Amino acid sequence: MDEKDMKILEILMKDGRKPYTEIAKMLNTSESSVRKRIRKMEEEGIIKGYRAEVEPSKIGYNVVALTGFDTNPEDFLTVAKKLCEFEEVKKVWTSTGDHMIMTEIWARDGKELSEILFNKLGKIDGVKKICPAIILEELK
Amino acid sequence: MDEKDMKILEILMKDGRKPYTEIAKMLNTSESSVRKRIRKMEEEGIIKGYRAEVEPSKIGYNVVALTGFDTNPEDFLTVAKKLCEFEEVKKVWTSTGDHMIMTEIWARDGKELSEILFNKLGKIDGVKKICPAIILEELK
DNA sequence: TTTGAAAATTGGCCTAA
DNA sequence: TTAGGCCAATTTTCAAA
Repeated sequence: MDEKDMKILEILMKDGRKPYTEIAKMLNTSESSVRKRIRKMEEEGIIKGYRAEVEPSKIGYNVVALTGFDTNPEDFLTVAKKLCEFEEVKKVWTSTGDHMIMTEIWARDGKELSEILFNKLGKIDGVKKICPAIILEELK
Repeated sequence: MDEKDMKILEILMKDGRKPYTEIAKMLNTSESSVRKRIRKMEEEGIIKGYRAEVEPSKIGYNVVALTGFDTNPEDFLTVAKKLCEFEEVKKVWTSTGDHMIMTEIWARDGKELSEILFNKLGKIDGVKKICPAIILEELK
């Protein structure tokens, strides 16, 4: 990881499909140099992958909620793992602060979110409290 | 947006660089069909872009915090926009729930996080309270 | 770093529903 | 009108030396 690797990363975080040749031009270096650096960062796990970023509202998911979960301390990890299994749950973090588990959940509307939260996730063994925060706008 | 588009999206959300030819094979269709569908979804804003996903700890960012901000109602949007300007602030959402503004912040260590939160972001006009939750593990 | 072959992307034009 | 098939030119990727 040097200066050049860092610049490559910045470029790829903005545009994960930018061709090696273009990146090489931007950094005044060769395509093969860029490619080998990227390959190495992929192998080392610095680059975990490439993802298309999708606008949920355009595919019918009009409600996205950052949702905290509280559990008994002993159930914490099993709950977190269980949450990962649900397709609607796009992200799961364990964290300090108000809630030990934080998630990002996609739903088609408020009704569906309510069903997901209270009929599905709320019934997971060990869940004590659910704290949803509906995202109004993604500014960055 | 039909069934086929949805499947293409699912593939690209997992691997944003998968070649059209491979996607076509997976869906038993032609490369040109896949390509034209993707182009259309890009133009319509369904696909907002492609990003390399980076492991922050591998490039020296050992502390990532989901951080809520409370403001006066009248300062809320200006604060949110101001937060977007900081390089350390990777994500900014406005939301309901405990905090009107939620962010994801990357720092090299606890000391740096503390500096960012209290010396930089905390001094933005209108910020009343900062609620950081350090991410322990990203499970999904 | 350079080179050349293979693969992927792109654009245009065509047909069919 | 729109989705998809087809072909040809260009660009990108990749693995040698």
